[in-house]
Amino acid sequence: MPGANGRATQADVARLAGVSQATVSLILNGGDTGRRRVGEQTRQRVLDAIRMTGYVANPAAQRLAGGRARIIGVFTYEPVFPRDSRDFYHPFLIGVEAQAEQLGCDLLFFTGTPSPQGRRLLGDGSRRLGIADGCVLLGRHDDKRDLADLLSRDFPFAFIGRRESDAGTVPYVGADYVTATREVVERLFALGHERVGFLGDLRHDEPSVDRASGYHQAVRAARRRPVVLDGTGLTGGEALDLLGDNGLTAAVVWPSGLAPQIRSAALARGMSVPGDLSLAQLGDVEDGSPGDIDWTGFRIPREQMGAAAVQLLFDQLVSPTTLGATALQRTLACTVVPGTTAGPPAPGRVPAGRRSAQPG
Amino acid sequence: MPGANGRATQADVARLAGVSQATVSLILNGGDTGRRRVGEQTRQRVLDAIRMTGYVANPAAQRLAGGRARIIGVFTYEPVFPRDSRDFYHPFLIGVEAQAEQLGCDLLFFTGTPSPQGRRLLGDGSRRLGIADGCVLLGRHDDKRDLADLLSRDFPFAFIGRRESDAGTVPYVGADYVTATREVVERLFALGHERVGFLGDLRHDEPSVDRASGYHQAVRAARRRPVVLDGTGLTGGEALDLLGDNGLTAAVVWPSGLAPQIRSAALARGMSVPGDLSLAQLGDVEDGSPGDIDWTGFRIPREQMGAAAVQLLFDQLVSPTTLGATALQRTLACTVVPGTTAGPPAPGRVPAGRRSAQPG
DNA sequence: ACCATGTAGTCATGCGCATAACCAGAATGT
DNA sequence: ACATTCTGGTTATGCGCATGACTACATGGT
Repeated sequence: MPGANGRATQADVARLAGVSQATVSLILNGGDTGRRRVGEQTRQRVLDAIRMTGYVANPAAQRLAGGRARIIGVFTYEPVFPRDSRDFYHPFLIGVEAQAEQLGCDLLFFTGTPSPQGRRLLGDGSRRLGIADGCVLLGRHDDKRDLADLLSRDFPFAFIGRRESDAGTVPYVGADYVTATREVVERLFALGHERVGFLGDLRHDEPSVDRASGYHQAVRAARRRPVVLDGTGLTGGEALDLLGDNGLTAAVVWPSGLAPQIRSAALARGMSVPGDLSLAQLGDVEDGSPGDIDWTGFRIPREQMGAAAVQLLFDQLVSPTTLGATALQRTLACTVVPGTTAGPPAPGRVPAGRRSAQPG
Repeated sequence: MPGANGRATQADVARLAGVSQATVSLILNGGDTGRRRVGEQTRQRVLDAIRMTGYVANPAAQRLAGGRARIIGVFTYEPVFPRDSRDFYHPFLIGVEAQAEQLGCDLLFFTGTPSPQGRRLLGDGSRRLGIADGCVLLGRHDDKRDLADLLSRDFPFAFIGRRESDAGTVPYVGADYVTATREVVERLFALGHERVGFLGDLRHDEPSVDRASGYHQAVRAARRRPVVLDGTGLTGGEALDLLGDNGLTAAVVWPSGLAPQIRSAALARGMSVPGDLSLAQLGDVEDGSPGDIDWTGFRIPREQMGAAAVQLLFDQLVSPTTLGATALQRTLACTVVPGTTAGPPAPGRVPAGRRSAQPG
C-alpha cells in the first residue's frame, strides 16, 4: 500500500511482512548487527515483501535520519560542461562516474555562479552540500578558506589533485609529478644533453612545486647545474629566445600548453625539433590541442584519479574515523611517454634560439 | 548555535531572532502568504539572524517535509561522461547546467549499469529519484515502460526530444525536425533538382518519423514523386549505388552520419559533391566528425533544448497543475544552414552512382 | 455590547528513516 | 530454583522542515 506519491515505505513493507518498521530498517542497514538480531525466516519474509512492494529507500529520509543516501557530491570551481575549452574536467569525471556507478552511488553536481576568484564552496550561504554523503572536489583554483572550512566540519570529502593545508590532513588523490618529472629530465640527460632547462610558471601551487622538485632531483642526481627560467606570460617566440640565450639544447616546459607554441616558433625559424631543440611536456595538455604530435613527457592518469577519489571518499564513509593520514592521501603514478620531441643533441651545433634564427 | 554537524537550523535562527521555527519557515517559503502574515520588523530580525548564523536549508529535510530541494535529476540512458564517442550529450548538458544554475538548482545524475537495452529508470527497484524535485531525461533509447511509469506517478519530469505515449501527455522539449526537413528539401527542389531522395533508417521512432514527414510535405508541395530509400546498415558505397540506381541528383540523408561516407565514396569514384550529387544532412552529426566540410542541412538547437527542458520542469514544479497539454510540449526551431554540399544539378549529366563510376 | 474581520504570529504534526533503549521468552549456568 | 545470557524482535525518539489548525489581540461596523 504505497503512499500518496506512489512509493512504498518501510512501513508498507513492515505491514506486509507482519513486523515493525524498525525491523525492516535493521535488516537493510544492520550489517552484522542486523544479521545476528533477526531470524532467518523473518528476514526472508521481509526481503520478499520488499520485492513485492518494489520498495526503494527514500534518500532524503535516510540523510535526515543520519544515514547515508549513496549520493556523492561533486564540486568543481567551474562549469562541469564547458562550452569552449575542450574540457579539462572530462577525463576526471569519466573516472568519477565509473567508480560511483561501481559503488552504486548517484552524483550530485553543485552549480553556482562562477565568480572571478572561482566560486567558493561553503561561503556566502548559498551552498547546500547537506544532501550528499560527501563530496569530491576538483578544479585548478583552490581556496584555502574552503579547505579550512571543510576540515573544520565533519563532512567527508576528497580532493582530486594534491592539496595541503595547515588546518589538518586534506584527503586527496594526487599524481606523482615529482617522480614523473624526474624521469623525464633524467631521460633528457641520458640522451646526452649537457644542460636541461626548466621553463615554466614559477608558482607556489602544488602542481608547480612538485614539478620543480622533480626537476631539481634529476639535476642533482646528474650533478649538473639547474637552469630555471620563468616563462610566465611568454609567447612561443619569446620563450624560444630565452632558451637560446641560455644556451640550452633541451628543456621541460610547464605548463604544457606552452610547448607547442615554442615548437611552432622553432619550426618557423627553420629549426628542427628534436634536431636542434628537445622539448618535453610535464603532463598532457589540458585542452586537447591539435594533437598529431607525439610529445615527449608524461601522461597524467586523470581517469584513475577520478575513480580513486570517489573510492577514497567512499572509504571514509564506510569507516568514518579509521583512516589514518597516510590512507587519506593517495598518489598515483604518471606514465612517462618517450614521444618524438626529444632526441640527442646535434653535435657541434649552435644551441637553440635567436642566433640560429638569422642564419648567415 | 549550530548543530553537531556544524550547520545552523531554522530552530537556531528562530532562537536568535526570538520567534518560533515556524515563523522562520514562513518567511522563507511563504511567498505571498508569508509576506502578509509576518510583520516587517520581525521579518528583518529573522533575515538578520539568518545572515548571522549562515543558515542554509537542509535539502533532505525540505524534501522529506514535502517541499522542494532545488535539485533537478538528470537521467541519461548512457553514461554522462562517455570515454569515446565525442559526446552526444554534451551540448544538451551545457544548456541543462546553465539553466539549472540560472534557477539556482543543483543537478543530480543517476548512475546505473547500462544494459544492452539501455537502463531503465524505475524498474528493478534500484533507482531512487525521490531526492530530486523532478527529472530531466535524455537519450536515444526510450523505454515505453518508463514513460508509462513516469506518467502514472506524480513525479514531475521533462524529456529532451519528442516522446509520445498512449498513457498521457508526455512533457518534452523537442526540435521541429518536420519544418527543418521540409525547408531543406524545398531548397533542393529550388536549386533545380527534378527529384530529391530520402535515404535513411526507416524506423518508427519520433525523430525518424518527423523527418520523413517533413520530406513528404515538401515533395507534395512541389508536386513531385517521393523517393524513399532504406539506408539501414549500408556503407557509403552501397548507399551511393542505391542513389545512382534511382537516378537521383540530390538526397537528404538520415541519420546524418551516413552522409560523409557517401561523400567520400563519391569523391573516391571521381565524382564531385555538389557537382554531380547534392547531399544534405538532416541534423548535425552526433560525434563531431572531422568537420571541415560545411554541410548543407540544419542544426539542432541542442543547448537551448537542454535549457528549455530544465525550464519546463521548473515550471511544473512552480505550478504543479496549471500547465495545460500545450504548455507541456514545447518545440524549438532548427536552423537551416545553406552549406556547400548542395548545388544545382549538372545539366545533361548522368545521375549519380554506379554508371559514372566507370567513365568511358 | 457584540460579532466579524484582519493581523501577527505559535502549536502540533508528520514526512521516512536510523538507532538507542527496552523487553519477552528460551537456553544455559550453578 | 534462580540469576545470567542469548535470541528476536518492539517502542520511542528525533533528524529539519513545511504547513494546516489554532490563538491572542486589535480594529471596525452596527
